[in-house]
Amino acid sequence: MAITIKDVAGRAGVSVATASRVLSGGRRVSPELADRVRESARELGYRHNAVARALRHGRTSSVGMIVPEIGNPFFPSLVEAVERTLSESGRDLLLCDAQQDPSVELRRARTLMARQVDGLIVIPVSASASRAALDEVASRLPVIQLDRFVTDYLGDWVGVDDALGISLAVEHIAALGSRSVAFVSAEPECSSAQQRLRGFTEATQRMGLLESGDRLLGEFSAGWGRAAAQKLLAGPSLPDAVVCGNDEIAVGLLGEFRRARVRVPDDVLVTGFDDIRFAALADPPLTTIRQPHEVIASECIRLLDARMDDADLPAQRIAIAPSLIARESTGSVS
Amino acid sequence: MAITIKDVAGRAGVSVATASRVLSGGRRVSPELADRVRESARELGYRHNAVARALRHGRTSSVGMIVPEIGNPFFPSLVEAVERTLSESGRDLLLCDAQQDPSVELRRARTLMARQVDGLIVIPVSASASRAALDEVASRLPVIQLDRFVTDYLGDWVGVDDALGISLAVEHIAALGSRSVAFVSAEPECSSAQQRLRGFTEATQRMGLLESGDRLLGEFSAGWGRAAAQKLLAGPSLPDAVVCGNDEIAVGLLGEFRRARVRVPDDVLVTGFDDIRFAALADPPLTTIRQPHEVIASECIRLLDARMDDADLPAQRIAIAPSLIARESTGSVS
DNA sequence: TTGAAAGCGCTAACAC
DNA sequence: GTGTTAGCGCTTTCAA
Repeated sequence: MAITIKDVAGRAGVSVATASRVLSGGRRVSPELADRVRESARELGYRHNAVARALRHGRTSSVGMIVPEIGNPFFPSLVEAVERTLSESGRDLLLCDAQQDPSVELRRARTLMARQVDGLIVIPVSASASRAALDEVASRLPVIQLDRFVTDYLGDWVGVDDALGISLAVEHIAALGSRSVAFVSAEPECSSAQQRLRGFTEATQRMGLLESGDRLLGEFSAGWGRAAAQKLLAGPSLPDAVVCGNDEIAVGLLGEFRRARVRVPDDVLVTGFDDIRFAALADPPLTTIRQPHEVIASECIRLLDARMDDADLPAQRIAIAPSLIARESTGSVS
Repeated sequence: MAITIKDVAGRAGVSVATASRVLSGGRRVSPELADRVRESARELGYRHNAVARALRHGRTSSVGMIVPEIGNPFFPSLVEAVERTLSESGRDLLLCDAQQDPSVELRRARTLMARQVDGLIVIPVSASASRAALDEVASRLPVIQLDRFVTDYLGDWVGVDDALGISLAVEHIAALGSRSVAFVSAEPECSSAQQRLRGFTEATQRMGLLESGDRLLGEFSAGWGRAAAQKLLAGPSLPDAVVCGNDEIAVGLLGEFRRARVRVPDDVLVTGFDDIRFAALADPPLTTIRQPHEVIASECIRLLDARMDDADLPAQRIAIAPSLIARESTGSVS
C-alpha cells in the first residue's frame, strides 16, 4: 500500500492534523515540527492523494474538455493551448474525444461530470444535436463552449469570429481583382460552418461580387476539397477565386487543381481557414485565416473561472478577431 | 449540493447499502426495492460520484498519458486510438503535454500519480532525460512506454519497428534504381530518431548503397526539412534519393525542392515516415511508412492491463511492423 | 500551536 | 435480502 499522511505523521511523532497542515500549506505550525514532518515525508517518499483531497474539498482541480475529433488537425493546437493555460494554475485536463458523434459526446460529458471536474470545455459536435449534452451539464457545472456553439443556447462561448474571418478572405481576393468567387465548405451542421457560410454570403453581397457555381457544401475534409474541385472543374468555367471553409478543404482542392493542371494563383485564387500547421507547406503555400489559439485558450479559461466564481454571471459570447495570412495561393507573395 | 446516494436511499425508503447495491450493479436486491431505488434516483437526477467511488475502491478507472507535444501531427492519432480503446473498457484518459521538456514531463507524471491513475502511458520526450520520470513512476504504478523508449530502461514498450520501417524505405528506393541516398532526420535524442538512424545505416550497408552527403540530422520538423534541402542543394550534386526521418521533414524538403525547381520524383526520390494525414496531400503525394495506430494502441492497452494484473511479469518490448505506402514522391504511381 | 474527531460519498464486510 | 457500520485519505472545525 502507498504511504499515507498517517504514516508520515506517525514517523514524525505528530498528529495527522499537523502533518496535513504542513504538507498542504495551510496554517501555522512550529518550524521544528514542520521540519520533522517534511523530513519524514521525504524519507518515506510520501505523495499526496489527490482523490482523497478532492473528495474532502469538493474540488478536483481538473477541467474536462470534449473535442469533436482529436485527429482533426485544428483541435490539437487548441487542446495544447488550453492544457498549457490550465497547468499555469495547477489544474489538469481530462480530454475526451466525441468521435464526431453527439451520443458519444453526451456519454463523455457524463463521465466527466462523474469525475467531478470543476468545469467543462466543450467544442460541440453539432449546432443542434449537442444541445442535450450541454443542457445536462450546464445544470450542474460551469461549461464553456469553445470554438463552436450550439444554436440558441444561452451559454458562454469563446471562439474566433468566423464570419469576420471569411469576410477578410473575401475582401482579400476582391482587392486582388477577383469578380467571381466560389465557396467550398461544410454543410452548416456546426456553428463554424454556419457562420462561415453567413460570412461568405454577406461579404460577397456587400462587395458586389458574383458568386460562381453553387456554394459547394460537404464536410471539413481534404476528401471533400478534392471532390469539390472536380465539380468546379466539370462546370462551364472556373471562378476567379475559391474561398474554402477550412484549410483541409483548401489543401484537397489544391491537390486536385494541381492534378488537373489548373494553376494557383494564376488561374484561380484559393484561400483556407484556420492556419493549420501544413497551410504554409501546401503547394502553393496557402493564404488563410489565422486563429490566435493562445488568446482563445486563455480567454476560455478566464471565462470558465469567472463562471465558477459566479454562476449567475450573464452569459458571455467572446468572438475574437482572426487575421489574414497572405501566402502564394493568392499570389500575394512573389 | 449534489444528490448523493443517501438522498436516493432516503426517498426510496431503503438503506444506503441497498441503494448502492442497486446503483452499482453488485449484489441481489429484491426487484421491488430495486425499482424503487432506480425510480427515485431518476427522479432526483442522481449521478454517482466517481471520486468517492475511486477513494473507496482504490482504483480510478482512468489512465494517464503523457505526450511530448500534442501539436505534433503524429501524436493526436495515437491519442485518439488510445482514447477509443480505453473507452471500450469504460476507462477515461487523462492527457498531459510535456511541452518537449523532460522537467515538465516529470511534473506531469507526478500530478497523474497524485490523481491515482490506474496506469500510465508515456511517449518519452528523450531517450536519456526521460529516465528520471519513468523510474519514479514505475516504482509505484504500471507504466507502458509508447512509440518511443528510454535507452537501457527495462520496462514495457509498444511501438513501431523504426529500423524496419526505414529499411523498407531504403529497399524501396533501391529497387527503383537509386544508388546514392541521403538521410535527413532528427538528432538521435529520442529513440525513434536513434532507431531510424540505425535502420538507415544498416540498410544502406546491407544493400551496398552509396550514401551521399552527410546524414543530415536536425529535428523532426518541416523547418528542418527545408534547411536540409538547402544544404543538399548547395552540395556538389544531389543524391538519387532522400530518405526522411518523418513526414514533416519530408514535406518541408519537398517544399524547398519545389521552390528550387528540383523535380520529385524525376530528379530525386523522397520518402517520409509516419503517414500523417497530410502525407497523401503533399505535392507530390509522399511515399511513406505507415504506422498502424489502432494496433499499436490496442497492444499498448493490452500490455498495460497485463502489467496491472501482474506487476512481476517480465518486461515486454513489442515492435510492430509498419508498412510502406508507395506514392508519387518515389514515382511509384504513374 | 496542536490533537481528536467528524465527515466528504461510496462500498463491502458483517450482522440480522 | 436488507440494514448497520467501518473506513478509503484527507482537511478542517472544535477543544485544549
